[in-house]
Amino acid sequence: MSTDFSQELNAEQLAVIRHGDGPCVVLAGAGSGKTRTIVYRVASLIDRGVAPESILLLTFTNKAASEMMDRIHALIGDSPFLPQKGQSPWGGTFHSIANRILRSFATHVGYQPNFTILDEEDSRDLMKSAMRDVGIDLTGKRFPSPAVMRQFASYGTNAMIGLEAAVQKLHPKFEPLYVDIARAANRYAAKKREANAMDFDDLLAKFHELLSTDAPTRQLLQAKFRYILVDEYQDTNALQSALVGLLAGPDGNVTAVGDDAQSIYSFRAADVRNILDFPKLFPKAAIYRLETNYRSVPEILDLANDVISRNVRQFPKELKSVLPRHVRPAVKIAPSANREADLVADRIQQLLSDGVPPREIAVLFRAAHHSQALEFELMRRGVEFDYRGGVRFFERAHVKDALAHLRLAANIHDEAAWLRVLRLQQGIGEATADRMFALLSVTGSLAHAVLAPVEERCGSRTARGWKELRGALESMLRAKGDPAALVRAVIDSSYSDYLEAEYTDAADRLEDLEQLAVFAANYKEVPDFLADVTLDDRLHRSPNGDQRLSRVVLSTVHQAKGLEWEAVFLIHLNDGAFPNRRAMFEDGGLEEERRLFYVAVTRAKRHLMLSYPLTAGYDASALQGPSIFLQEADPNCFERERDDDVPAFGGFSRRSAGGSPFADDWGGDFASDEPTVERSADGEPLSPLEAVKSRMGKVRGDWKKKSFLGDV
DNA sequence: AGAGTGGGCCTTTTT
DNA sequence: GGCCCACTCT
Repeated sequence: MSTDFSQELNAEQLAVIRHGDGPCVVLAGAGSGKTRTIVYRVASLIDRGVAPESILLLTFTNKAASEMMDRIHALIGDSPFLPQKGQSPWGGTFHSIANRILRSFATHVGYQPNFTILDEEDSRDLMKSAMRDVGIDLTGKRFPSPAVMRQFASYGTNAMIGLEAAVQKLHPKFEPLYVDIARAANRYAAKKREANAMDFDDLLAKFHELLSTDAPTRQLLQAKFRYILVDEYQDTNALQSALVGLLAGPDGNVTAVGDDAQSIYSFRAADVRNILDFPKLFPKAAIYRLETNYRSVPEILDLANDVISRNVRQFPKELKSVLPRHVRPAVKIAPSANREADLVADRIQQLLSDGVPPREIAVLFRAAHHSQALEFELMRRGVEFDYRGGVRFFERAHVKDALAHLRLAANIHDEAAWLRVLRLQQGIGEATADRMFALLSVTGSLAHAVLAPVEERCGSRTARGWKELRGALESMLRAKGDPAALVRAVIDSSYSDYLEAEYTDAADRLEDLEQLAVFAANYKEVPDFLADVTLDDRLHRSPNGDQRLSRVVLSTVHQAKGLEWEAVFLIHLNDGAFPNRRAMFEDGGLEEERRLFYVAVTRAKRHLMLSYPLTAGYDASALQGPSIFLQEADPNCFERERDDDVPAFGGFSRRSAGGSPFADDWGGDFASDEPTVERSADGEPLSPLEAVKSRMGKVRGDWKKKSFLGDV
């Protein structure tokens, strides 16, 4: 090895970088430089002469994948061993890598290379239609809904336990219905094959099928990917773990990095045992540990250690900080969600004026809708932010409508796309759409479909709808498969009339479609474009890779995993919200929620503020208690601003909530200065709501441009 | 068979 | 406070 990394890394990390060939597992605590270690290991491999494109990096979320690839490019871009243009490690989520490979080998598993990818909504729709096919009464309440059916199928696939065991594990009460459940699931699978469409699970399952049944291809891919590195290994499920095993071979050069305390995806069949039993899959695996935390000040780690110590099912460990002491995390109680938003916004603006860069500030929450009040408040104040969570750009109804049109151009058999497009027309409902799909899909291509004798077989209202759609399809044919031209064809079709008739904000929606067209111009092939938008919503790819957004971040805790900020706000820490009430009923649910809380706390480097409102949710009159995680934590972990300011979490119980004087118990200092729900809009004649709305249009529009188009 | 309207229901997390 | 579903009318 010619480059010395010992200046940049500690001894624990260096050992991983210097690990030669063969499997190894790295058990790494939060903030111990996990990603850094992976990034440097990749650089070191390239330094040793390993061809970059024979390195495969697998991660769990898009966020983590792009973060890691950015850092790798920044690092190897600086090294004298700059790879040739076009030579870059392969990196991405399991799903996106599976997609890339299956595009080349689709025919080996009974698919065409132009297969479409169904997102969860498409999958549910298709499942619903499969259930109808096999005669299940969808109006009855006794049968699992399409969403629950999808959950069964998905869990069975990802945990590799099959459908029946999944039903038993997730909802034993549906076991008596298993015969019908299986019939519907089989019909669903058949429909996907007929439609040349894969759902998210198929991407992994078909990839697995390819590797396990097709020995020559397996050997080819094993030879191609000489080095495999997997981040967040604690979140892999059985199927993903099996994929790693097949791709690497028994003596493969696999580096698996993870932390059992941060396993937060068990709802997706993630299993901590995968990392703990890694040496069983790879008997020769070396084991390394990273235990020094470089990220957070000791006060934050005190809280983190205190939190996680309450979990029973874990490998006890204690994070040790190397940083000097600073201040303890603060806890704030607000009378309402609006006042909590106010408080957080105040503090954010204070940090900004103290010179903390916006990109070093994040607000985290358990569920996407918890950030609503804060979003409005930040918009009102003109603080720009990057929002992560909630409805994604490519999941918005009108964007999906436009994409469904493009799917027809790529794959005429795509049933879900046909049904979506057909039902947009006046005079075409569920039943007619089913019949028309049967007629259209057999034509074999869009060019033939527009010639199909549809009018002869339907009533005049339906015929009018079809004529309009046919006009749109014909102009799409003139786009000759160019993604951007196809989007424009949809915009110029009667679809915009539909938007204008249907929505008050049609102009905004058309603007979204314009942006979609601009973005589509980056692609030559429709299937590539569609796969990317389905698998990765952010798509802020920039040529330099390091132009990250300089904005305050609002994010769910799940999406924040692997990231870090100078200042972190953890909001809406209410009983029932975090830990999530429903998660508490699941097996191991409380411990998983606690790990999630631990992940949230350990994102912060220097400042951590935890807060919750006394009222929240749709019933603003119902009082909410603090999260049990606040109640159970050692009060000495928190900063006290005044002596009487220490929240008496320990003394709070849900049972006493009904009759106790809350403001005196734990809301005293804020309860008195609560204005009414309405606020005055800085002297403007607009009503507060109007003021916020007009502002929202501006900020939202601006945000969309930057966050999904990036700097292209 | 489609479209429109009133009532009941929640709200996890991601690919 | 909003969404989805079931029911009813055309």
